[in-house]
Amino acid sequence: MAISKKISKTRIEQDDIYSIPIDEFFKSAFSVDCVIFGYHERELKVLLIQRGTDPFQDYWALPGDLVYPYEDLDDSAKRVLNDLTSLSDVAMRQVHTFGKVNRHPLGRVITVGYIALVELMDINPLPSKWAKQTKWHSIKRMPKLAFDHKEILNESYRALKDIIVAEPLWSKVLPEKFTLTEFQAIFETILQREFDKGNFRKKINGLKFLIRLDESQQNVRHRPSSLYRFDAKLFKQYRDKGFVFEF
Amino acid sequence: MAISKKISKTRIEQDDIYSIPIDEFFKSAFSVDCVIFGYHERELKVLLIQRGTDPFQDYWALPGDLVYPYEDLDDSAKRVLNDLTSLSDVAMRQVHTFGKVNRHPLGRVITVGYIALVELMDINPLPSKWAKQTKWHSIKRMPKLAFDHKEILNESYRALKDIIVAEPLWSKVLPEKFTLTEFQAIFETILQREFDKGNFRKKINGLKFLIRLDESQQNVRHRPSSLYRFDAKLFKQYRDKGFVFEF
DNA sequence: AAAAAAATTGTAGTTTTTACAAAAAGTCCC
DNA sequence: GGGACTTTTTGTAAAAACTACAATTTTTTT
Repeated sequence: MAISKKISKTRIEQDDIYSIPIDEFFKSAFSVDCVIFGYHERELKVLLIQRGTDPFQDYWALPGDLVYPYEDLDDSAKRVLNDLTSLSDVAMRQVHTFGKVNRHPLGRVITVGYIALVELMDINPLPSKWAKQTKWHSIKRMPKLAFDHKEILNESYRALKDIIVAEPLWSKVLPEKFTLTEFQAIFETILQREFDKGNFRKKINGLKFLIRLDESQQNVRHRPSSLYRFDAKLFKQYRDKGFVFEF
Repeated sequence: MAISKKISKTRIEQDDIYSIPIDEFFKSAFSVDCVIFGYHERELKVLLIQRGTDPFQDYWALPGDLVYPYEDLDDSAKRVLNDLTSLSDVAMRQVHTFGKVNRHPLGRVITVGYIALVELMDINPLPSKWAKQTKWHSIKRMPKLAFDHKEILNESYRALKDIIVAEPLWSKVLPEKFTLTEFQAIFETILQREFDKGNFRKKINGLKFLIRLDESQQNVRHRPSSLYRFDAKLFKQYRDKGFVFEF
């Protein structure tokens, strides 16, 4: 389905908006695209699917699809992700909308990008609907992607770096009980910079929502680390007071 | 034009996406809504129009309209703003997309919000196309707005506070040559908090892209202030090095 | 010439950041 | 059982940044 030829530029440039029947506007679609960042042991990956349908059949792509007419945007992101990868319970947030005219070969489609961060090993994506395969691709070497997904990915990664600190996205990546070294590694991997151990730890000590437990690591060939847990309620209290956690 | 009844929930919940003809998806529209913040002498306002067309005829609303099928999203924001308020050369940036199912009475329309910050006195909005009036409304007491524009406005103001510091939006509000007191007032107004004069000034002195000129204020009934100018190139250099300016 | 207003500079105390060093607590291996 | 080893954890001293004021300067107004 190509963009209706009835709407010619010339006609619109006559500067008479009322000459365009309203129906002509209701010939577009929108989609959502999900950028699921997967973290595991100092590696950051992105979940891609291999498309089993046109356009861009067989290309690697972000899990994304058209939004149903009766569907809220945020709900749609969840549904689409589930349709294509069988994943549920992944908290995503909207980051940016991409609206170049020719970004979709079938017609006018703008797409809304959503991101999430998860622990790779916690979830088990399975291709479904028209997804042939799902695969975690390292953020460093990406295959050629369908549509403008490369641009969406780049923008999303930039957004992830901004958001990771203020929003507890990292809480999805950590196990129930974690060490500060693990915690630090997440930031180092995503922000692509290193922190001094001692100083990082001092900063953490000021954050009351990271609670030190009376337990320590087992089965390590070195001094075991204390375990910590994240208290979401306390974090929320902090945030409601206008507090913003940052590096 | 209501949402096509042919697409029933039941049908989709049969879980067979292929049973929905693709044409059914291409019955939506999208719009842009512009949140133009106007600053002048410690007052922050928002540019509203009075709608001269249905739906929401005569309501106050953000300048916004449907995007043409051949039109880039970012271009559309500019065009729509110009159509309704005669303004051009207003640099806007996208902030969020609103996609509740029933947010528009004529059908499925999602809208992309754009914001800008300008000096009130620098521009002269004039109602055109279907805009009956344009008016600057104080951010503090807003009239009832059309659609979900109240929500869009709230989200946009939150975004403005975040962005004002990192992006030189404020450069649009300042005259060519300005005093540090004027500069400080912008932040105090938008962020709704006050800063110590001396300390604010010290912070500024560290910013090489704010250049002190060999001129001072004229015609003031007190000690005249030195004038400064903003150097966009230097600012860009700063930013490219990863520097982020914040309070 | 003094008063008023606001700009500008200074300063001392506090807190935060930074870079680095030292100590501690386990395992491993002989 | 005692170093060697690894990583955690604590400490520390210097530098930088922040904070709350106070004092000084420069101009106009009375």
